[in-house]
Amino acid sequence: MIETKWLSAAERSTWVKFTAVLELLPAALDLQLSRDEALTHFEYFTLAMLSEAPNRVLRTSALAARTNATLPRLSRVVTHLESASLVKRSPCSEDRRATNVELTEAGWQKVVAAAPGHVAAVRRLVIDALTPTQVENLSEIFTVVLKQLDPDGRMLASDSEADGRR
Amino acid sequence: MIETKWLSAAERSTWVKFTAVLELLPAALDLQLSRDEALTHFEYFTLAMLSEAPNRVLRTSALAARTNATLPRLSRVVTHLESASLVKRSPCSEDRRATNVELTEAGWQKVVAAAPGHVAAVRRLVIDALTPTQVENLSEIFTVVLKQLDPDGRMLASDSEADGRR
DNA sequence: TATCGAAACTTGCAGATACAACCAACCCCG
DNA sequence: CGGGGTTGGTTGTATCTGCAAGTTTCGATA
Repeated sequence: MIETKWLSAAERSTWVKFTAVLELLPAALDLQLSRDEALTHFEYFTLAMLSEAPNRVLRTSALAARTNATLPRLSRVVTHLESASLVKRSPCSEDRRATNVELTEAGWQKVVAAAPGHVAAVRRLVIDALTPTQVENLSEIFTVVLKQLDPDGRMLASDSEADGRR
Repeated sequence: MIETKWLSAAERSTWVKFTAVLELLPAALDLQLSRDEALTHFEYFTLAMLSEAPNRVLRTSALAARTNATLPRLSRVVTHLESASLVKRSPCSEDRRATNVELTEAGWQKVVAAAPGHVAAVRRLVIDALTPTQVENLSEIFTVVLKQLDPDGRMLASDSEADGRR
């Protein structure tokens, strides 16, 4: 049995706030998007990832990696988005096991329409309350934290990789 | 229609990391606790809030405020914890509408047993990767953010208030 | 003190998610 | 070229959570 190294007062104070943010921020983001756009934050994020992909198409598993969703979760969300005509599934020509998920024109319009309100919420809840220095500090802090949480950087791969296309 | 003020490159970069942390950290905390202690992070947090309360008792609604849970959610979690004999419900003598939730001895032992592993996870995933200056910066940043998310400071009321007893 | 609106839960119902089981297609190696 | 293990994706089942409705009690007011 290893001796526990408890948190210092400063560390505890920071952690209490961290857990509060973890609990409240996702709910606040979901609230704005579901109220104004009838989308969950996860659905919006999924559409946004697609909108940034080459040709606005990704394979299901590539999309799952970018959104950090399990495959079952993403599959059901795509089913739901598809029934709203925001995305379209099609078989992948290179690998017949795979499915491509493509943003429809309506899906693109939805992202375009939803983005301003979402950005406004992000500003109101987080960014605008911080100084530029704090924004920079926060970026460095999360970079370090993400090294622990996501060593492979799956969630930040939107720009660097070239797989998962067509 | 108001002109949208988009995020700068630095702001966007910070926000992308923030959303990644929001998605990954709760899952990581849940994973450790459910693997090692058969508790969700929310259940652990609920027990922890009770363990810090005077006499280890809180009214259901006071406990809900401290954990940021809706009443229905907390009610069901308490039912579950009660069936595991970790907490005990009893009618409140002052207000017969209200229910007191009390940590049992077994519940206290559970918190004591689970805390080291949880703290270790918090250290491994977050705290130990940061410098003391970063911990301090993060505290200030979250203080500001929480002013937007939780203006009444409900989630940080563990020490300041005197209501919700017995 | 009778009544009416609010508060403190609890429960019914519907949607979301995880895990596991499943099927189909792929790839490698004998 | 024929398994055998692996990968890509979907679906069954159980749990969790939110919203809304229902019940009891409270408190203020007429």
